[in-house]
Amino acid sequence: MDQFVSTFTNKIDNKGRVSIPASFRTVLAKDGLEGIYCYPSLDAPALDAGGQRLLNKINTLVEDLAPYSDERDQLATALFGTSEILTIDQDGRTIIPERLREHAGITNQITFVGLGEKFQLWEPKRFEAYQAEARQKVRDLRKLLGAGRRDRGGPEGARE
Amino acid sequence: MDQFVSTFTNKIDNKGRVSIPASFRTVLAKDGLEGIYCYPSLDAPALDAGGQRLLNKINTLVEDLAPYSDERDQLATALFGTSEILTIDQDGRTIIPERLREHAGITNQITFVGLGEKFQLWEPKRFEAYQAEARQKVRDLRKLLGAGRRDRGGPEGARE
DNA sequence: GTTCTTCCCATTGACGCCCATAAAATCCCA
DNA sequence: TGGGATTTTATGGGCGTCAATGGGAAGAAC
Repeated sequence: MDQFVSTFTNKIDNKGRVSIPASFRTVLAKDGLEGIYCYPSLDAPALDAGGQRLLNKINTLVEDLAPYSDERDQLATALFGTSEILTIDQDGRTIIPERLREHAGITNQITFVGLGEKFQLWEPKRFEAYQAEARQKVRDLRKLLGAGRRDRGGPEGARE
Repeated sequence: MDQFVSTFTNKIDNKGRVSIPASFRTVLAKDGLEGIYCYPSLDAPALDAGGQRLLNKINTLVEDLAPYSDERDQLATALFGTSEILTIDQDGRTIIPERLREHAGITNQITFVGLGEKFQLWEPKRFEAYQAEARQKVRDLRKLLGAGRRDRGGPEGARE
């Protein structure tokens, strides 16, 4: 598997360490980055994280904008300026810097959420609320997509 | 055969393991995913499950949205965040995590329902009720459409 | 010296791997 | 075609390995 899937909630110990879920570590290892690329999510009180592939995508995104444009500088600042490369120790744990923890309101537990090509880090309670909201949105979305095609019998990608 | 067909009810043993029906395993094996992609059904107290083909559909759905938009993150959260890649042991059994069992109200038995390209996991009693209801709906529908079309055969498969 | 970080070890519980058994399906052969 | 033999399936249990977590020791920074 080369995608981040599922959610895990792990503890932060009194040294500030937290275990990266084993399956996420596997994906990261294949990805070829010695660590975790991590920055505050733009639209949510959470952290976005991933490996080399995510880093490349961000690069592409920035490079596609006109050089020396305000947009480009702003995007680069927003993404790279706030990013960290988190190291993973030999037991599969990492330490989240205070600045990042603060953005996500993380204190002593972290929920790791797989989003396919990347994953997010959430304060567990906040994530619960966000997930309920997200599920509702997908339900609504599916109704729009699915209206009038139910008779096909084929569940269109989305869930039944 | 490359489709999930028929229904089976198997026991969950005291280690939490349940046998995947052999015919489903065959389909999954051909599909090329080392495990079962599984998530809570959006509209039913059940679990949706499938292999690589199902996973690809979900991927396509997410990738069609603009990168780094909050819509995309929300969709990915609802889809990947609630999913699990269930491993299949060498005896053809798997373990359903508590979070998924809870959504479907599953305790010690599981009904596997083939839906063609995917299948569902139900608590047996709930499935029975759901199936009866679905049949009734089909009967009503047939009346509206006009008698004499029995050839369609009853969609026993529980598609919504 | 103290503080902070990095590395290493211990514990516990969960999970994967192996084997055993019994029931069911399938095959085979007279 | 019928009935026994073989293979597949479903299920139960033992055991070793790995993941998550806590704590300590060695080393670097202040």
